[in-house]
Amino acid sequence: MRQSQLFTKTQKEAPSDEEAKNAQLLIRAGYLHKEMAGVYQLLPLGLRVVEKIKQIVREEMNAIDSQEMLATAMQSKEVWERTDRWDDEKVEVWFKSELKAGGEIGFGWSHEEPLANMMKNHIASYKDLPKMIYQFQNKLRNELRAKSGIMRGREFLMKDAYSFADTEEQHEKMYADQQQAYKNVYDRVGIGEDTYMTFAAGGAFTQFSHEFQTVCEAGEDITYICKEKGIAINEEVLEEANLEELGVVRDELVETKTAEVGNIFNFGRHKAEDAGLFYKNSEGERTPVWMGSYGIGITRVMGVVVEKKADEKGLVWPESIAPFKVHLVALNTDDEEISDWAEGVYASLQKQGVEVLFDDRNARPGEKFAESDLLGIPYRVVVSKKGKEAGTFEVVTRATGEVRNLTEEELYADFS
RNA sequence: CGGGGUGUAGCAUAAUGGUAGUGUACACGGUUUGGGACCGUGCGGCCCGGGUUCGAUUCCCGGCUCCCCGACCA
Repeated sequence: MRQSQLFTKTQKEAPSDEEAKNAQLLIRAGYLHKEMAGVYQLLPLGLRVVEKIKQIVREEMNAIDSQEMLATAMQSKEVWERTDRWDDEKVEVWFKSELKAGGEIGFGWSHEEPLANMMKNHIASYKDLPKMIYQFQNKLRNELRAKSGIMRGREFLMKDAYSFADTEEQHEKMYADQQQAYKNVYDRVGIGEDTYMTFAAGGAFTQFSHEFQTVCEAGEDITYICKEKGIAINEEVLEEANLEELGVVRDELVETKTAEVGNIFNFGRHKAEDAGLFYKNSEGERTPVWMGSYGIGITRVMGVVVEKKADEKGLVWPESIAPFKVHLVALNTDDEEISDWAEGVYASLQKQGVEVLFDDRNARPGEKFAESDLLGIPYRVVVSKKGKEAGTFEVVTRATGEVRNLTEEELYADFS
């Protein structure tokens, strides 16, 4: 993509109505537009990052035989009443509205009820099980207090998956598959080392639920972590009996600020029983389905990556989720020889399948470099008069600042 | 929802009971050209409602907005 065509603009100064680093940088760099508190529009660069994260999640979900679908944002009151979660007293984050034709609807803050209800049309027998489904959807939550930029919004993108099983073994297998898929996702987006599967309050059906918590100063949670044993415990279940069961002592645990980047719940058979989702087993008996629910906050992951990787110059993206791999920066563009050369490199890299943002604008070097740093694209390739004379390109790795001078051949080989 | 703060141009800010200045961005001209450069010219603004006052962006009341702390986050 040519930067001269990009409709977004960068800002030198951070917006005064944001304190969170993730929002300040993403807005300054033109990845996001703030519509209102806790609600952000995704601009072209931001959308590319989100799509990258989605694709990683999609690949990991598909790998464990979860099938993608897309539910609706509008939800039926009746379906949520069945499990007694329509009431604002029971679920505080509801957005609701009225139909002009009469009746009330809700806006999806989660989707387990509607999707369990939907599956009644598709699950009748043990032969229909096990199955897993997932979607990427905007969740709408009437948060009393949105905060921390895109870390806690009122509208945000989430991947949610649901598993349906007829035996406990199948159920446990899918639960374990999801755990592994989650670990793969966090590794691939570049926060695996600091992300822990954490024991948290389990709700009605199990002793624990599992959260995925990433070490992050901007996070909202307190997690007690034993790095050596790889054990992490949410403060809400930090009790002697639980520590004993998990095989750690209090002294081994370090109190750490973390951000919840995913969670998985084991519903057992209760959810299906409440929702009315039954199948016939081989004996012909009507039996509630085992269910699990698995969420990853896509936009929150984006925020956490920004918080963890950004430096004083701006954003720093891991290659796996960067909007582009290469920022091709052409200097001295008023020199036709240089700009022709840069055009050629742009075409060649694209032909090679490299995602390139091409700064083809006629601007001063300082401005281009500062903006390039702010955007955080992993590799900056500088085409300049200076380079032309030496027959090389300056290749700067954004994350480390490492500078290499490569010939055209070396450049193409490096990005092949 | 409780507490604290905030609101002036696209963005960041200043001053002021007599309609507002600066930086940046933008437009034009010129000088520049490896770290958001410089000079000149120009365009552009007081959250909403009410009150006090000859006169309110400024003071008062109410509302809304955004930020932070807390509570909340199946």
